[in-house]
Amino acid sequence: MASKKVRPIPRATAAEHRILQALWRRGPSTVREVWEQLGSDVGYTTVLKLLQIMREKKLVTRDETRTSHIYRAAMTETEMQAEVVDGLIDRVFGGSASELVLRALAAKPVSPAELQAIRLLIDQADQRPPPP
Amino acid sequence: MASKKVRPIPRATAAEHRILQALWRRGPSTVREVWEQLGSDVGYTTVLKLLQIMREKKLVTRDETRTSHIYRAAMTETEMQAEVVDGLIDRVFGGSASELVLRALAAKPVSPAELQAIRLLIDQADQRPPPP
DNA sequence: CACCGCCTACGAAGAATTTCGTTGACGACT
DNA sequence: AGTCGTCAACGAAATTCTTCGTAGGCGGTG
Repeated sequence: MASKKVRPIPRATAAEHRILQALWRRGPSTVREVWEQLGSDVGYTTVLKLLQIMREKKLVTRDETRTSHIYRAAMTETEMQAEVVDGLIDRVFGGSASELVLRALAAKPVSPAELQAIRLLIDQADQRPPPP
Repeated sequence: MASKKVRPIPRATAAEHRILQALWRRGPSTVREVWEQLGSDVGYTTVLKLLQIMREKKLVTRDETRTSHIYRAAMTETEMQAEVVDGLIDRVFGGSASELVLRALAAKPVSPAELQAIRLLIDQADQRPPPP
């Protein structure tokens, strides 16, 4: 048994995730821009240091043609969400995606429009069950 | 701004979560039993220390009437799942439960039976939209 | 050209997490 | 009573995460 220990791209920690969110919202940004986006929770050099670490972890890339470097998230928010959900299903829900869905629907109120969107998605999954 | 710092029961860390899973599987157990359940990944005293810490955090309770104490998970697996999902929706999905549902359905294949169960749940949610 | 403001880099402190070695106590058995 | 095996407690090392202070570089301005 050896199938899921490899993690090519390390997971983002909590502080790192906040920075990624800022990048997703603003698009490619300088350190200062990310720092401003974050409010004044943390110091400027903290954000800088985090971004440097995140570059080593390949969570962001940067363009250094100008003096003030420009950072970009290496993956989209959707990709990150998919990764997080995947890990959660395995670690917390024993591999059952539907358990997670049930729990999510119970957790927060969902608007009728969203419910409708989910119905459509379920119908699609029903029509075309992905073969292994 | 000060609204979400309070956390009556601290979240379980990764190692702690593994121990909780062992307790959920076996039911109330001694340190040795939990340790055996976990395979030989970690040392006996590591498990003991973790359980002691988890008791301080109120993640487990214990019965010390006998020499070898018996530990119990303080919350059910379902409660813990609800808590984790709740946090995830806020932190990763911007408060949208349906986004998480969509992502979960895309992540892993879901059997037709489970899809049906989800449909029922959606219908229920539709009938009785919880008031804010 | 010297000064000012902004920028990156580096190192290190502090906190949280994870791991175990060692110690002392207790009970069963001889 | 002495010995052996098991157990809880404690302390501390190792690791990871988070934060920031300080130093040095670069470009524009007076």
